[in-house]
Amino acid sequence: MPRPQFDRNIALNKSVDLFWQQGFHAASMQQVFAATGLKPGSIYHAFGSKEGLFKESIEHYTKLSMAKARAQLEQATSISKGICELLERLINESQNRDYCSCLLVKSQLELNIEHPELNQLITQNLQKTEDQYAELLSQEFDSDLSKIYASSLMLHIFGIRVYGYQLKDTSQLLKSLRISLHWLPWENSLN
Amino acid sequence: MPRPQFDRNIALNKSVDLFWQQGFHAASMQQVFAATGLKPGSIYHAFGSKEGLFKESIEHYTKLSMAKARAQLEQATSISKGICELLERLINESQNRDYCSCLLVKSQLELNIEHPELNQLITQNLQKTEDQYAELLSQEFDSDLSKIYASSLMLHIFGIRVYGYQLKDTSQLLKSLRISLHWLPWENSLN
DNA sequence: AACTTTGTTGAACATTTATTCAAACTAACC
DNA sequence: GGTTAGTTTGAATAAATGTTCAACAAAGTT
Repeated sequence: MPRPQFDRNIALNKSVDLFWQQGFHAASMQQVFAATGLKPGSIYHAFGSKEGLFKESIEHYTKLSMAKARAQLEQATSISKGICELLERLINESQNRDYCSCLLVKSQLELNIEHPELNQLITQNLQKTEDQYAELLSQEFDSDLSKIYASSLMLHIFGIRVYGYQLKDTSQLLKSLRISLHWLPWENSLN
Repeated sequence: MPRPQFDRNIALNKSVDLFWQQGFHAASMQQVFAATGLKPGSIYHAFGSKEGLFKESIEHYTKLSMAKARAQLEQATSISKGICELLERLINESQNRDYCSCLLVKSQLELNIEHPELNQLITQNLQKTEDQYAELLSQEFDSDLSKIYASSLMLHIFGIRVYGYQLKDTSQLLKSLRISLHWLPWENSLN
């Protein structure tokens, strides 16, 4: 083997950040070259096309995102308690000035039927995410209920991922979540 | 006044459809010219720029969308009953082969902080939508509760707008909604 | 009927886009 | 140490992008 190849993970991290912030169409390959410090030939040799790079970025993002969720749920005192913490984290994250939702959600909405492969890939990865929630929830609930709860959880996370842009005061949304996700063991609070 | 101006509403309808299907970045001005049958000069004379056309499209879409929601809620036997019907309609619409979510939701996620004006406009229009729900709900609930319910409703609608791409079987999602939006007067069903 | 006003036309423009490829380079292998 | 195979280079390419503008045409005004 000749000259060692560039570090794929570092390049993917930079690409994920770029696609995440800008979206697939608005992110240009020039920006990819600038962000990764790599030249066109290297990127195209390694990923084939913009779409190829995007596919790997999606996979990379999903892997990190699912690992983060799993870690948070497993370190909590219970899975459902962990979900409360996770939802609170998502709401807090949405208050950041550079908040940009979730790469999968953004991409699902951006890429229409003219990109069937990408759409399928995104759908698959969102499904994997939901399946992981169902699996973790099944430690506490029976299998059928876990699936319904996982599905409801996804719906609420999607909602938060969009509503995040709208929010000024998080307390009202938290109140809403306590009402609609009433099967979760929310902490009692006095306000 | 010289030669009569083209019909602005027709042009906006076509533009809305295009931006809705493709998104702001993927929709090209060439596609606008093709869809409207107008020449570059006419469009630029009337709307100034792609961003100008997009802004008016957003306003146009919001107007139609809010009117549709209001009509559905007012023709129902009660506002909350109308909301059930509206949610069911949204879920059904998401099963269409050419489903493309909601223009406001898509745009909110696509246009990042590099388009601050557009972002603000979208946020405003989503807020108007939420305010209308709160106003209509206040016919049935007190003012504070109406606001919380409206906010929760928005969250669920956003969720449906994203989850719509994921859905195969709508019955599970409907079940979820019945659980989380338990304050709505859902029809009893045997399945 | 001449003039002004104003929307329309469509070719042309400068940028930017994703992508290519022959040449240069480097590390491993014989 | 020469050969080879795979990686990087970066200028170049063709196509597409949003936008402009001088010429044109039709209605209102005098």
